[in-house]
Amino acid sequence: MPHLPNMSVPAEDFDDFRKMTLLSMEEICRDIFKENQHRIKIKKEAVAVRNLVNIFHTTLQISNEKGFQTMSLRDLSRVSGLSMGALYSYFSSKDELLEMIQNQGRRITLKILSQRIRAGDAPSVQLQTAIRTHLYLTEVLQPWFYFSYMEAKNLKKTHRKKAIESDLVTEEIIREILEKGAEKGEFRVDHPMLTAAVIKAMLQDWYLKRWKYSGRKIPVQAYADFIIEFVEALVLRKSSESSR
Amino acid sequence: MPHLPNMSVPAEDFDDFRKMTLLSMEEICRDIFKENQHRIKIKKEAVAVRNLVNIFHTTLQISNEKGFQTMSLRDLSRVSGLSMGALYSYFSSKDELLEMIQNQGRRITLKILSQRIRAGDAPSVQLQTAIRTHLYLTEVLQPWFYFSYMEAKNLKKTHRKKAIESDLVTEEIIREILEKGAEKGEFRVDHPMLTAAVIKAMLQDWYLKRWKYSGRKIPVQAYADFIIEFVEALVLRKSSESSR
DNA sequence: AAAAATAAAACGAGCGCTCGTTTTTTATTG
DNA sequence: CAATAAAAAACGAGCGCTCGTTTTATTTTT
Repeated sequence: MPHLPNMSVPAEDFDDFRKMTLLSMEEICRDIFKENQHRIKIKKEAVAVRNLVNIFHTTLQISNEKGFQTMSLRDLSRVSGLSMGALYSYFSSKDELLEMIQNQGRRITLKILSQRIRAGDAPSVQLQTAIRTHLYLTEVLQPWFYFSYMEAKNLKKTHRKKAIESDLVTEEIIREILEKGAEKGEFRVDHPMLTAAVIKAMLQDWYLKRWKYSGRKIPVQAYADFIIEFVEALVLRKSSESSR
Repeated sequence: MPHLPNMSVPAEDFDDFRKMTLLSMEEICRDIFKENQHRIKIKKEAVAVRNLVNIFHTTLQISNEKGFQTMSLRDLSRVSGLSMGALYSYFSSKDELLEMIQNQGRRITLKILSQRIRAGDAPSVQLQTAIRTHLYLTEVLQPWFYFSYMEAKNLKKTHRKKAIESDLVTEEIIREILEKGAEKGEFRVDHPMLTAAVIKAMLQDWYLKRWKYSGRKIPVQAYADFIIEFVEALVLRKSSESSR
């Protein structure tokens, strides 16, 4: 059991997040159903949602193990228990399945971050909130985020562009917070863009290397605390503490 | 053009690295040829090396664009200009091609890091060297490192284990440097393992998001300088500079 | 002359996808 | 309420194609 970062943050913070955001596989699939009526041939919402949960859960499971391209629809059929024909009631091609999954995450990330970052807060509070929220979000939806990251290369060009833009949204948010903090004299940030990009990398490592942190028994709160500490060491430096 | 990090480091440092390490596609393929005589049917080294360069270059190019599984051997044949029959003179299965590529990088990383990190140096110098060396190395061999990261899931279980171990080697090296610095009272490191993991994430972002940094015209030296600054802000903190 | 590569064909397995058929669910009727 | 009909959901065999792989006579390169 590694010595954990600063544990003064209440241990229930992540559970609060979970309760407040009410993110579940079912809610996500209900949204997908509503937005994709034109491509899903099933009329009954309850039936559709139930099977979409199954389909996406199974797709993420298999794909995150061996890759979306390596997974065949026969794999998906066998593991999900749905026939080949039934699968095609929910999407009309394997590519479409990919797009449906990739389209999630984007709106969720932006939505949750926007909700939780309050405009009136001090930049230092906003920065902590941004970091913590992103990590908690990716903790709840780890398979989705992992999939989106690893399978982005399978997207057609137009959709790949959207994925890239989405990737940059979080960075933008962080960059803006950093810049505002610098303007107010709270932060020392020489390169907001680069700093935001590197912070993003720290956040992504959590869901990309989930096996590693899980194996080391590091809870998401501890990781969040540590990243905040790391980042604040940089941006809250005093002038005389320049490393060079 | 973004305002760049501390440019007091001589601009030729990366070029020096390049000259000193003599890493080239050709040298790598020569090593591969020598280590794989049993599976490569070509007897003449010059011929074999030339074609291995072609095969690997093409494989990395296509795979890094759309994935190893998505790339077919007919794709590889067409783009490389080698016939299907000729390809099978160099590897006996698509899986073997994968392994040959994945086996690179590991020994190179360990070798170059070991060479460049001198035991007698102060921990702060070692830390800078480790960070800089890793980044320069992945700059020279970006397609290899990117491939290794993204395609690790295609490996069979035994090889995947090796890939994971290899992933942890760099972290180990960094962790040891941090711990030594802490013992000597040079560094303030509460969680060497976690710190090393996050530093690794910063290093990996360079080669995983090459398009982003390239698009922003950030040279590897500038990135290295920035990461060093970021990390030193944490480990070189004074006691009173605790962020909380 | 030996080595390397080509070009073409072929194999068997599996792929994404389609479509006729069957089953289940729901609505209607007596 | 039970029986029937209609709608919805699901099934699964098979299509056309591609895949990784192998083989061989011939050509090209060293």
